[in-house]
Amino acid sequence: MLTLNALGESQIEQTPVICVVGPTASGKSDLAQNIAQAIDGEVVSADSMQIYKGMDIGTGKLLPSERLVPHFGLDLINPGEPYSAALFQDYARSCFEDIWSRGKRVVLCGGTGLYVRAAIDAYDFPKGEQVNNPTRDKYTRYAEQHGADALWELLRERDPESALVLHPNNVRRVVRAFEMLEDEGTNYATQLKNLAQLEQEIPAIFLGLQVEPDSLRERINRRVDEMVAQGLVKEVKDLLNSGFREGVTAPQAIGYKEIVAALDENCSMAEAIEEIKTSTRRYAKRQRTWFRKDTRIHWLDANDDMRHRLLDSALNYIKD
RNA sequence: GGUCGGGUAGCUCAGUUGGUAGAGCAGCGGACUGAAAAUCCGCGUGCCGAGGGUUCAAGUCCCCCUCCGACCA
Repeated sequence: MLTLNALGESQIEQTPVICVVGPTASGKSDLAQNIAQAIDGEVVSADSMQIYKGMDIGTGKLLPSERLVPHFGLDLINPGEPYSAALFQDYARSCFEDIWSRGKRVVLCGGTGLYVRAAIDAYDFPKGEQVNNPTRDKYTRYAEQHGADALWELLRERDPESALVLHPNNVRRVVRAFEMLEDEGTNYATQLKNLAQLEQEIPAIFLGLQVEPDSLRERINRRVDEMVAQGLVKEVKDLLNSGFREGVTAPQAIGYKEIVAALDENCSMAEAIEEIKTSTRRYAKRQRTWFRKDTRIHWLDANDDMRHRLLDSALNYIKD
């Protein structure tokens, strides 16, 4: 919708983004597009793995034929390419503008908590080098050679404030702190402090899917078995033929790293499949931990016996 | 039937010369502003297979029963 502001300039109306969040296998994708259909909306996926081309079965991506409304955020890059939450933020915001400009509603569907927040909240990612940078390589190598504690000690000399809020074992974050310090003119501790009073930048309504642990476990098991039946192993083989191993993020995806291990004969295929199930469970748990603390979320009962009224209860929260 | 292993946390196993148990994984809880399906932190009471005995004290030694595995008949 176009409206005019006080100066007579045309303005795009920012209708609230409907955010559908929750653990993996809770049925987010289906609900998101059902909502979109009901309110004349389009879906933006906030999923750090569905952005990869060719990673379809294992990421639970809706097939093109299953998509009832336009979807964004899928198949953005090749598995060998790096990506980041900052890039996603830019991408998601531009999707919002695009969808709004066409007078449609936005449904953001995400399992990746950081991506959802980056899209909606005022995360101000510092300017600097993009994903794979020399600083990251340099300090990662330092940790490999001298140990995590030594790297942390180094940070403590340069930026004691940040060192204090980071655990020495968390090499990833300690390295990140060096990046902020050397390339981005800020520091980790300051950014962390800002988190506490982070403002919401995009109007949004949050809906969370809640499934009981036992039930979720069942769903995950079923889902993984289905993925295998649908040809997950072949999908992985195809990816391996096109430089999958060279990727930084993609090869870490659940469902892929385990099959790769089996294909490399580090374990049996049956073991790999079991491992996918447990990894997925642990991932779902981390998602729960992430979303649980967000008080903006309206939780919906997504247990099997309540599925039939999921859309209705979701729409109840959306009506103005 | 006999011999030898072994039965300890949900699972795989440690438990030194007897002093009422501890790792990994799973599970649970948590952190997380540029890799986030990643990364990291915290949480370990369990009839130590059953029963009896020796001893101040037994997962640990002795007897007996039972179950599993291997081997010999």
